[in-house]
Amino acid sequence: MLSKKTKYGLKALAFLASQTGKEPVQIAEIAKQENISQKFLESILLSLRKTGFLGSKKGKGGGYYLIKEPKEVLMTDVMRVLEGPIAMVPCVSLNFYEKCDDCPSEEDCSVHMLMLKVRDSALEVYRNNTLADFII
Amino acid sequence: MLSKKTKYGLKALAFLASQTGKEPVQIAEIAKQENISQKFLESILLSLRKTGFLGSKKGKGGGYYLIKEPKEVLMTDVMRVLEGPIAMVPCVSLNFYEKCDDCPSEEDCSVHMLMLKVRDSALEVYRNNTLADFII
DNA sequence: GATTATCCTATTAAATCTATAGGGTAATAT
DNA sequence: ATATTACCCTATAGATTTAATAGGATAATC
Repeated sequence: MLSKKTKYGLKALAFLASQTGKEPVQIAEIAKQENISQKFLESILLSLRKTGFLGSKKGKGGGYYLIKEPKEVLMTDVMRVLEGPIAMVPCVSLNFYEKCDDCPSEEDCSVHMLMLKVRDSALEVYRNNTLADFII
Repeated sequence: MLSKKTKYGLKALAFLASQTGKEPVQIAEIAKQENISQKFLESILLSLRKTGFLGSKKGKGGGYYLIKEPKEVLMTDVMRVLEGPIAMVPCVSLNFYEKCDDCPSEEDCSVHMLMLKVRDSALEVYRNNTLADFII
């Protein structure tokens, strides 16, 4: 299940991408437009700034803005920052790999086999879509 | 992230599918072979029996066994019983649909658009694989 | 009738998620 | 300068879900 953090983060990014100008948008406005708790959104936008997706400006007329062009923002990168691993089990994760405690052999694991296929299919979607594809 | 319940359930099903004969296999043996807490596995196998995947036999020589041929067991059905919705958000779920509280319009929602694609790609994997494809 | 193994309910411990609280910091406008 | 605006940051709490455990009831077999 997608976390609220990811859902709100995606909506905020799409909202910023839909802005014609490059003027910063205030947290309060994004929160209102997308029906998101302002304080919660605040922490999400902060993490998106720290990971290089957003820039910010303080004081009056401040707010958040996209750093890159929407078509340069791959959904793989966005999802990994917001949701974490794309894989459903750590043993098939490219960026968050971990060995299973309970499995003697990954090659002989049915869960591993299935989740590898699921991961690849999800990756294909995320790699072939950018933020530009989700501008309303 | 895949729940332990799903992981263990998949392993148990694959283990039963790998048995040559049709004799019931005891919970204790599956738990030992797959490194699963026996009591936890007990509840998982019970739910797989109630949903028509497994049969059971009590008393000495009892245990669990597959009801259908492995190649007749679609992974879509297995996943829905063990993990629940295949979709990452309820608003794109075929079998567990729910409207979002915070979204005025599904057609104009970036999260909806993206998650629809992800769901379709996952469905394609699950629909094109059966338990027979994961027998070690 | 003793043994075996599934069946069933309830409870708990741990982890994660979601949100809130409360103030600190920096930029802007007047 | 000073007041205002809006982001910055940490801590914490409530709710939910997950994972596992406990303890016994029931049914089949030998």
